[in-house]
Amino acid sequence: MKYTNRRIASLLRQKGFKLTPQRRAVLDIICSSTEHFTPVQIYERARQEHPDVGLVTVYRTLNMLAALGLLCQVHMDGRKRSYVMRRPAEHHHHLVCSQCGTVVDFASCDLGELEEKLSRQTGFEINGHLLEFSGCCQECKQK
Amino acid sequence: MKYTNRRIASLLRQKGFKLTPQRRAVLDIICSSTEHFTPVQIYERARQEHPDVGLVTVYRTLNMLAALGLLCQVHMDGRKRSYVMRRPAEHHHHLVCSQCGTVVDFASCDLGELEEKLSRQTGFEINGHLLEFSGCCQECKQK
DNA sequence: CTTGTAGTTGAAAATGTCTTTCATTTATCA
DNA sequence: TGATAAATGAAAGACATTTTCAACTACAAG
Repeated sequence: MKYTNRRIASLLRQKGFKLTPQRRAVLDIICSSTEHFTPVQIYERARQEHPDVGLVTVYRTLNMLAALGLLCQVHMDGRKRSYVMRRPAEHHHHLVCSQCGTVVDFASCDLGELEEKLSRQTGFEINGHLLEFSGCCQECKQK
Repeated sequence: MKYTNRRIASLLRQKGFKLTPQRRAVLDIICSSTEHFTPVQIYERARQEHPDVGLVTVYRTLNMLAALGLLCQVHMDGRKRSYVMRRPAEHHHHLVCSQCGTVVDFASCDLGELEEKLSRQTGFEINGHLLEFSGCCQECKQK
């Protein structure tokens, strides 16, 4: 399943959200690429077209989209406070370079069995998992 | 392998660190339980015995212990900035309740194969992974 | 096309977590 | 006991993110 700008727009309206130029700008950026962006990066890009969007609005829009399940986040290096958002695709995970921040996606993860086992052992109702590998990418290794 | 208060103390001395009452207080708290604590929680407990420890010192001590590999961190809910520390054991992962913050450890993870595959495909040198399940614990389910 | 209004906005201030700075104090060892 | 390198607390700083609030606007109903 692939979300397009237009599609998201109509979903928002359906949910009672207004489609403002600022939100449009954020959506355009996120939908125009498969890259990952930090809120600040999105903010900077959005300003090029629309010089008076505020960073606050970018945060608000991203939060809204995330709450609707349209975005997901990466935790750089597992420790940094900054986080990154991207337009979603299927369930997938991340491989993050701790030198340069490059993020590579991968889809295969086979945690269903482990999840079930844990659920049985602990009584938890498990509704999500976070799996990230970190390391050093090829380019950074060469330096 | 189990770390005791005393054992850590002598390790610190060995490494050239001083064993101050403040550090002792932090160590006592961490070693006296298998629970996870946030820096602020440790700070608050430490103050009960030793009213003039500063939060700064708690942070410094925790960072030092983490740098020595004696502690590890949890990322609550995968999003919160606050993090939790505990006394370490073997390699393990966490199962976090997003309602109440309870953390359960589990050891089994079978990611070696996946790690190798990713490494081959991407050229990354992988040196760590972060795996966390989140959900709702038994107690919270009942409410 | 107006108009009412609930939802949205930007700026500034606030929050929360963690780190740095610096003058003062202290654990440790010769 | 005294020298000294390391450690401390307070206050200020750094950042990412959120809240507050008065002004503004998308859009549906008329």
